[in-house]
Amino acid sequence: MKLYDRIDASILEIVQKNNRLTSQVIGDQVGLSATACQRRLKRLRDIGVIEGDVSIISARAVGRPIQMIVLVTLERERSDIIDRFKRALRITPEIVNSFYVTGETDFVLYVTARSMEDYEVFTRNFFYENPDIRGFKTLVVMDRVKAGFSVPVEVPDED
Amino acid sequence: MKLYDRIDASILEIVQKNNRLTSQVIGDQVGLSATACQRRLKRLRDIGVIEGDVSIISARAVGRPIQMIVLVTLERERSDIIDRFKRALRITPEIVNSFYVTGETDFVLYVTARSMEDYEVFTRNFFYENPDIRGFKTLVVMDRVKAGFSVPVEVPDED
DNA sequence: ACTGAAAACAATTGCGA
DNA sequence: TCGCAATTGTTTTCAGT
Repeated sequence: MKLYDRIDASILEIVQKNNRLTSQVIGDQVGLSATACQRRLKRLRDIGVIEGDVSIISARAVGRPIQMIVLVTLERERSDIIDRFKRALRITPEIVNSFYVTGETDFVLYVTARSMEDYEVFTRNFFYENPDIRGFKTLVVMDRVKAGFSVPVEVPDED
Repeated sequence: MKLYDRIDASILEIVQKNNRLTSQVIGDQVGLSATACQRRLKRLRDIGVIEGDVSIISARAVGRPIQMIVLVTLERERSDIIDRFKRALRITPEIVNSFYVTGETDFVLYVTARSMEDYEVFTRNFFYENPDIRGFKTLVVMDRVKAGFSVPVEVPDED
């Protein structure tokens, strides 16, 4: 049960950089007709290899020029505390993305803000008010080196 | 010079979750004709409020189930060292996303791997071989709490 | 499983308001 | 800036290989 073949891998490489190309253009690049190419794309979406299709919005253009990575340590690693914290993350719009991790830290958050003052208000409300949080460290993002979210697509052997 | 208005903000909220909806459907949701809606989308793309349009690929489906966040400290914060490191990041496919930050750490990397063994090979090649790197810490991702990359879109006042 | 033609559908452009 | 109508272009379906 293989999810995709060599040609699908090429298609995935293309659409994870730009999903608005026509099937015609993608087909030309991978040596397929527009029709065949489109069928494959549909299939990749149906089986979940392609999880979603989104526009990337410029945080700066949209009034949130400040970005931070925050490393959070919880008071105790108890599953109810972790679950409660996850719920809080989900409903907080400033937190764009977040990861539960093992290591020195429990959670890594990617946070955007209108300004440093706003971020300080946010930290006061979100971190200091929360008794489950032992501590946190803020890393201010100066530059994003890789723009995309592209994953290197494994090219499978043909069977 | 305002980049976008209230209606554009609604459109942005929609397309950053799903950019394959037709202008008709988006238009219905924001109270606009398909034509008007599409003109706005084109404009938002032209002026860079929408930075790009991509498919999100499942790292798991594509043979890279292991994800790590790596905190890297460089030997010295010299701009030539930083630039050289940024170049290395860009050409390394395992590194999906990376940030240059201020704080205890210089860089935060988001890395995917086929397996832990692969990741160890990668660290040996990438980190230990690089004399510019003072140290690094690996945080293994157990769970991604927020799936998307959605930024909360500021709704501007009308002038 | 692919191609190619035709039908259905969506995006773009021109125009009047 | 909008909506409508006409045009252009894209996607989907279907028959044939």
